[in-house]
Amino acid sequence: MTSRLENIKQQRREKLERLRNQGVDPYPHRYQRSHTTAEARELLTREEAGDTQAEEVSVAGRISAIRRMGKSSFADISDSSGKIQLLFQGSGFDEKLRNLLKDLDIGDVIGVRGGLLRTKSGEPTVQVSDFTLLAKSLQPLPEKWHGLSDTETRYRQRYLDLIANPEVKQAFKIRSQVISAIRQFLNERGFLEVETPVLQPSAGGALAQPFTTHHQALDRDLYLRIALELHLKRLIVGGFDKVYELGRTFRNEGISTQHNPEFTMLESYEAYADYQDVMAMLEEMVSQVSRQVLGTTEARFGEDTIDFKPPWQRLSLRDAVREHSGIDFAKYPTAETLGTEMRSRNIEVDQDKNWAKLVDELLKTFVRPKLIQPTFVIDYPVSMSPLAKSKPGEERTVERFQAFAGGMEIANAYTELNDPIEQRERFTEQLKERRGEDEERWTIDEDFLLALEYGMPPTGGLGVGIDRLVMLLTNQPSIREVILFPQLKEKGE
RNA sequence: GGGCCGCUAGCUCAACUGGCAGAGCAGCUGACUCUUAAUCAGCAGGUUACAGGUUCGACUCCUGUGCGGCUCACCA
Repeated sequence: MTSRLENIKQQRREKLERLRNQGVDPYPHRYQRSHTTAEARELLTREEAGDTQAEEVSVAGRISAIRRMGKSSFADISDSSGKIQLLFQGSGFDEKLRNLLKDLDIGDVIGVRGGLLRTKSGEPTVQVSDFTLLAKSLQPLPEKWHGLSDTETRYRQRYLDLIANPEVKQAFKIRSQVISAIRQFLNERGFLEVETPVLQPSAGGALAQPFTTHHQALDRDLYLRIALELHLKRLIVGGFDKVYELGRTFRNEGISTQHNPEFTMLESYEAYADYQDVMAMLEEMVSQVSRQVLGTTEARFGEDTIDFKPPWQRLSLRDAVREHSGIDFAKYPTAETLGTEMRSRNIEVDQDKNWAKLVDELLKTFVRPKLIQPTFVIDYPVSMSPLAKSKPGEERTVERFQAFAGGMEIANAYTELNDPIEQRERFTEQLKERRGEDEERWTIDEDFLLALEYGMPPTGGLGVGIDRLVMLLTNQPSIREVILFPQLKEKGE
């Protein structure tokens, strides 16, 4: 009946009671530490070099190992900067501390004070003169050597993953640095960071399924945003010439190694720029972020090494598809002819896909997996891109690019369509395609069109999938490895 | 949603063709004053994800369910 876990938990609770009876507060309010563990190690090096006088330090962290050796004991504690060894020499403490030492467990959080020394084997160590319990742990931690490898537990109890697997912590530190480097890059270029609504009466700017929610007081359904685009362009109309937003977007679609229902997107809009300018900015931004965070523009990704150094290769969509699939889609201008051509090459083709979707399928199936080094695929058919502006003299083609690296789409950008009349036509066209589906959900954003009618300057827009960019820079094969709490099904009782 | 794979002690993993569920770590007791995957002696700990079925006998075979992973579909 009593499992090991029950035993352990009971033992820990007994220890907790024992400590309380001895007047020890197992959960005190604060602790004054003088150094992080990394700073303490660095201080020792300087002391040894004679650069500074020996001094006492106080450090705090979670106990990750205890090695009891009779009269003296070693322990390791770790904080967010790293870990350091502790040496307790039992005779040095009064009875209360000796008892406390006995009842310490792996997992407890403690604060210690003492001088720094290096052991025979060269390990930087705090020789503890005084210590305090800061939080008693009542649960056993994962095993110290193999860490925690069960994927499900790693995601559901990410805190355990972070405690047990230091490299996981590292990936999320990099994520944070990437985001901060992006902000720095854009701020330095005069972009204004803004925040726009997550809750929207209609979800526009992309064609994904939105999440639905309900506002009680207003008694109306609202949607979680699927893109940032339409609001940011309103701000361009309003006279903010360079804006960006870094934020969560939500798509009610399938979950995969490259898709999480909520994910982080960067969108930026720059007045008076076109997609060529945006291309130059993106390759500059990504390479600079990589240099800043990794110290190099080269990133290891699985079997490959990706070099983000500009300029990235530029390839027209038509050439890209022709090269990798052998099909020149320009020769098959309708869904029927293109579909027939694809079927004749043994490509499975969904009957009700329109022409744009077929082209997109060719791109995803044949081209995208081949694009390991950063590549701009440019000049998309207008029917795939309702918010992008046509190329001068080429009505069927728009000034748009998608950036690929590591076989993933990481960015999408275009010269924004700012002709309100044409924009309305494109929306209407799109709505026709959608007819038969959930009618109410797909409405035209009239206020956005109204904004365009006031006049939007020529604008270059950009969307970057931050999670995927972080995957590339941290060499992670799954988006769940760069999202702290990825979406999982609820576990039944 | 489809296909394939997985789920055994708190953690990491064994268990042959269907024949007594086992080890290391963690835990407990004891020894040990420079250990670092400490060591040594002993102890304890299991609804083999869940529900059925086949069988003298099921961790093992079959059916279903749950959760996870990969993949396909979906995702302009």
